[in-house]
Amino acid sequence: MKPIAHEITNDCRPVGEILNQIGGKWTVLIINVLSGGSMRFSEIKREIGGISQKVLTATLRDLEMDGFLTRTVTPSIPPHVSYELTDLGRDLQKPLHVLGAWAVNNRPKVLEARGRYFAAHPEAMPKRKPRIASALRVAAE
Amino acid sequence: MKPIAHEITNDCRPVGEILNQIGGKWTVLIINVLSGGSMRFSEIKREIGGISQKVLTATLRDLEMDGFLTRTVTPSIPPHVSYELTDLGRDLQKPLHVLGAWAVNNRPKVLEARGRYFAAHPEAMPKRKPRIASALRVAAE
DNA sequence: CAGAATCCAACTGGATACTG
DNA sequence: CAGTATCCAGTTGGATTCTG
Repeated sequence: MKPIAHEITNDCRPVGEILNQIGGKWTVLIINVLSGGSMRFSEIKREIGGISQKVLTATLRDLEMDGFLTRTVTPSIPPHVSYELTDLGRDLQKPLHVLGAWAVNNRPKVLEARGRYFAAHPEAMPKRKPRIASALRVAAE
Repeated sequence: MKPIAHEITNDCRPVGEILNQIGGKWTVLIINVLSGGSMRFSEIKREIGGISQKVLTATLRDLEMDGFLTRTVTPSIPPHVSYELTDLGRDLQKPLHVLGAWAVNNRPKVLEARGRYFAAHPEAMPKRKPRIASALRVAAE
């Protein structure tokens, strides 16, 4: 009988690594818009919408480093750079879809749980951002 | 024929939400140490090791809010507080294990990809922290 | 077009001290 | 024991400006 809990704990390190990589704000979204095939930088940016150029560049480079996608430069004027998922990147979509399916199916339960929590702890309410509140208080004085 | 890519993109929002919740540095680890059953605050802290008390408290409260675990207080001196996974929390382990298995199986490929990347881009090397380097440069002048 | 560089606000997590 | 309250360093991500 092996200490299962301990084993799982050890197995968690690579999970943590992966989560750090795909845990970025836009990573999963990028991988999914690329599931349709090769895309140019500006296409990705437009498709996602709301992401800054700097962050998109950084995220794409991280994904390239880890071998999840390839970056292909066609030296022309203007330059043409396209990104495409690798086999590894496409394979990553499988566990991601499992997680996604779970999220879609269980989101109601999570939202319900939050409702119960706030009903039981009214003081914890919707993430108070006292920055504005205090500014208002100052203005009110 | 429905636009699959677009559908997936939409389905990504809940995935993003879930990732924001479990994307914390210790969340997955906490869920896994709790898989063995109910545990006290200090037990979890000791089992994980390296987590600060503040962050553990915050992470546990988040997980409680989302209904992944319960917090049970036994008013005594000293106080006794135990945490236990809910059905929802235990169910979350399934997709997490899928992701974990993928991570374990594919980590070699990711590490290999990084090796290739650094071989091709020597200047990108292991996250340079130029703060010290520039300080040294100044000191050297 | 596809970035690189810079500046900056916001958030995360750690260290420490104090409390019921 | 199980927190709460501060303070603080490091990181993330956005806005803007400049370039091959």
